Amino acid sequence: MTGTLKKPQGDTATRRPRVMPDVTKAIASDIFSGRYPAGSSLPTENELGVEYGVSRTVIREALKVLAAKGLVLSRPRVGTIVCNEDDWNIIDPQVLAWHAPHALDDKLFDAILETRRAIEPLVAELAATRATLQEIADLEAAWRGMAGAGEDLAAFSRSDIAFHQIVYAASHNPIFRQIGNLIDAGLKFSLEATAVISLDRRMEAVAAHREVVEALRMRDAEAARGAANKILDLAARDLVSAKKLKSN
Amino acid sequence: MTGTLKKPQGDTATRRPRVMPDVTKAIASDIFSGRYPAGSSLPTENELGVEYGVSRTVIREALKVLAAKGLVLSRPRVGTIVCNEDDWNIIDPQVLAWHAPHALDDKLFDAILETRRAIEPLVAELAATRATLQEIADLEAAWRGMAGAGEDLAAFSRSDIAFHQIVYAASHNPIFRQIGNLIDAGLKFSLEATAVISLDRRMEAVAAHREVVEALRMRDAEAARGAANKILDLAARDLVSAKKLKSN
DNA sequence: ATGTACCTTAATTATCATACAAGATCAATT
DNA sequence: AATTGATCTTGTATGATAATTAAGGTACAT
Repeated sequence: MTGTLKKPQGDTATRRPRVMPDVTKAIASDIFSGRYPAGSSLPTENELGVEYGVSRTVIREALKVLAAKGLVLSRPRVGTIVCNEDDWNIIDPQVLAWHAPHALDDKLFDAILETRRAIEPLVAELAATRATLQEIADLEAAWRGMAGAGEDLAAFSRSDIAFHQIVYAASHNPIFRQIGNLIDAGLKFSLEATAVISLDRRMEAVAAHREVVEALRMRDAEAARGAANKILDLAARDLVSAKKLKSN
Repeated sequence: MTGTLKKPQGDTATRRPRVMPDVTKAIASDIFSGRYPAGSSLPTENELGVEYGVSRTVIREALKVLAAKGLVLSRPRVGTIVCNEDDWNIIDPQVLAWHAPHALDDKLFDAILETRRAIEPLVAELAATRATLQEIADLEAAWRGMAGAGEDLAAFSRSDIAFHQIVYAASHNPIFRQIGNLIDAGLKFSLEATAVISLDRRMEAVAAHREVVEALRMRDAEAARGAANKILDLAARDLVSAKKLKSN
């Protein structure tokens, strides 16, 4: 009985260790910002230690993480060098999150949109045939969150992201689910970067998302694909608008 | 500029740090093999150290890498626990390579094939419009490698994988290129797992790949998409055959 | 007696400091 | 030009201390 206290967090993915990640993120940012360009050498581990005010142990573990994500490569005597951009693991959600703030150009957003164009129609199809009743119910709940957000843009974004994550998960393909996490990491910045989207545009999005829910309920793969494409058309339009806004 | 002394190795996957990765891989294998199921606790860092005959330093750095890939989560006092399968980063090529030998069922291959179905047609389209002349030349070279492999199955596989990697790169979308690396990591096992493919089937594949080369040369996006789909049909057929073989 | 809030304890990871080993670059030397 | 050795940086080992937190214990209120 006493054990039913159980915190309602449920989400095991969002657990934050203490200080180390800050150093990791700091070094990653220094790479993405161009302070350490591809091919260049980082300072020695000892130097990094004094710079960040931590021991060499912490620096090493941070570099180990960065190496695991393809950002750097350490070799004895020669030091730690920044890998070529081609090698770094941009499809790691964390890497994308570190990278996005420094990707001033829109190339990254374009790449993300292209990826969505490739994947989401098929994901929607698969979801239509494979989604569980529970997933459909969750999807409808997320949709209600979008529809009822009103002027609360943060709530809208949160529900929007939740919606997509459920669809990706409902494809019951672990690779798609993971790519969904990646897309969402990109979407978070996209939504911040594209600033405000007008209410009526959001309502259009709500309508398109509704179509997805209905298609899944009807197990209509074709309709699901169509609705997914419609959502992508809206996203593309918003991206274009955001670009124009930024260039002014 | 001066640093572009290009070694002819090309294959970046064969990068071999010293001993540490062995420990990392060993622990990862123990996770994927089911020795440490999701949610369970790993032994303490000290215990792991004596088990693998290395210092706690090495163990910690290995766990750090695994944590970076979402496989485990370390917390003070509670220890290191194995994350839920949903959390681990299956789209990391290294994770996939660690995972594949233990994925006894065919679900993983199916998932990979579905991913290819989603992406490769679009990638081929993009490559048709964006590939550089150099990339097209490289692609043709890879094709010649396939066509001239004869009975040398290893050479055929190598050229096949190189071919796909070039097409992915030619899409000039960093996300697709990375996903290409992932697919290739899967393909390596696929080709081993599906055992021998008969010569005439390989020749069919060669013909389909030729179509891709021609489509890129002609900048014909539609044809490129069609050829990509044809290749996928062949891959799907081979996968079915392999399944039948295995079940006997 | 029972439950609740608070405090203490202990176990494990997190960090630090130091030392030594191993590998690779560079330059001096033959 | 080749060899060899000096030297620098990462790789590993060891031991100690700090930080964190689950678990248990204690006092207190009900």
